[in-house]
Amino acid sequence: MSVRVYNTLTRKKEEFVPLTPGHVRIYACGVTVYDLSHVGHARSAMVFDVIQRYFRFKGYRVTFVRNFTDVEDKIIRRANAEGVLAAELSERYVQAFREDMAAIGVAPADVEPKATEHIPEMVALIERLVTKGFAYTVDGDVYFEIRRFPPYGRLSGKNLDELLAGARVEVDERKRDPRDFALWKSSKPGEPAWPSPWGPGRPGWHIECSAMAMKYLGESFDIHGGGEDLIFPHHECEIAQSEADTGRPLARYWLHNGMVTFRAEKMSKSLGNILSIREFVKRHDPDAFRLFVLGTHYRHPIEWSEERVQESARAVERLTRLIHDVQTFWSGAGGDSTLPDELRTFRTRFVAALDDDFNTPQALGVLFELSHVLYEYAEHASVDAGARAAVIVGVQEMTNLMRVLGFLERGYEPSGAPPEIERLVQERGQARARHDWRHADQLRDEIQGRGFSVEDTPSGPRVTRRSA
RNA sequence: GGCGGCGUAGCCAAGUGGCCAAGGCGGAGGUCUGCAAAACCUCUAUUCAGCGGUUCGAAUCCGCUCGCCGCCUCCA
Repeated sequence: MSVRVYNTLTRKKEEFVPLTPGHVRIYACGVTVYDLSHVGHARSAMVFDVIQRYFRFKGYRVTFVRNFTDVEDKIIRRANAEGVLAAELSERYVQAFREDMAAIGVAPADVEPKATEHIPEMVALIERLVTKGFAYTVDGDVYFEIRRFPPYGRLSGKNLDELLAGARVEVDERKRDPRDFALWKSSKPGEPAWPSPWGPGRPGWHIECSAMAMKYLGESFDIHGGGEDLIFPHHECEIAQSEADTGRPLARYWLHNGMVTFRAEKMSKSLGNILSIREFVKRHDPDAFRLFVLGTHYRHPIEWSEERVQESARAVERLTRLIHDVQTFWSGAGGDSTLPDELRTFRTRFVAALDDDFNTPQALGVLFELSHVLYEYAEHASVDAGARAAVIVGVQEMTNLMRVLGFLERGYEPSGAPPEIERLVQERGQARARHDWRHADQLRDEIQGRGFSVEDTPSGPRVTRRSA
């Protein structure tokens, strides 16, 4: 079965066919590293993380590129304000981003290029655009002339005349057309600068992605992704630059994730309604965030809410508790039995959901249904070897499917209770056996005081680390 | 103003022409339990913002109305 993806370019779901059979090449726009990333950035990264994982699961070879924008006005401004080099500031936030991604279980990309390390490629691309007549120079700046590229506006559905009428485009008399955008900007004193045929300067806002995508994925590749707020102008400009140069489609499929809103507005630095990933991770389980993100289709907006994340945490526990129980009570039992027919359909439905434009909410629904069936087996597992075998193999299956979505990335510690806790649990068990309830309850309090909880089940005590 | 999208149970959220409208959270019963807690099971929308139309048949297609969001400016 093939994957169907919604393509922003055509506004339709299309069958996904890679340019090179068996190999998927993906470029996703990363972050501008001038500050800590927030949960909106995290959503975007997680969405493309899951897409990338899913293609691998389907047996494709995947080359996944996610860039860092490390030269930009805000970086420069902030670095100057702090009295550090722009490169120092951006490197700090590159590291922070990587730590944040690791904390929420988002895998690193295969290539994570930085703009500043690809200046020569950008200069070369701009030179070609000038030579081919798509760009012109003014006082050390280079602009892309959009009138020379008729498809401009196709991705975003913009009408060029209306764009002009919008009149919010910055007016610069030197430009031939107000809608032309900068490929190269001459540097002012105190700004980072690189040599170029047009004098010292720095790249414009969009050229880095064109140059880096071309370098690592070729002139034409499969999927280009990013937040939907990048459709215009960023991706529109990328298409113009790249396709004007190569004459070939930059990417065949354009995928865009919906925004995270907060207080009914897009979460963004400029509005001040943000929550950093760092802040989030202090309070919540990464898999709770993953469920929060994947519980809504990637193209739809999500309203941020603490309460919603806590709900997600409770929901994800439903899934992981089963894994925990199997590892605690029946590890080693059962062996390598095959999956009962009743359980085979779940993988089929799970895959069908994800094949349909990565419908993670539906795929999660399948996992929850699977968990119900497994819990029913688990009811009899302590007395019924067949049920026990089914639970064990079924939980293995569920674990595999959850991993496709990136859950359980940081490992699950079923027997993670330290020895002293285990000792208390055992002691409590003995107390309960002699009906010494007072002592048993004391021990339970003691265990809880140390950050663990103990619950009594027919199969034995279930010990779990209590989340904050 | 232009472009794109959304409005489904108390809350969140799939479903986009035809079996009982997934799933999660919450709630109500029940089972288990020394107790408590947790867990598990069952139930929880004759109805899909409103109105009109197309159709044998619509939450799903078309039109209008109302409400909301994103983009049009740096932005995941």
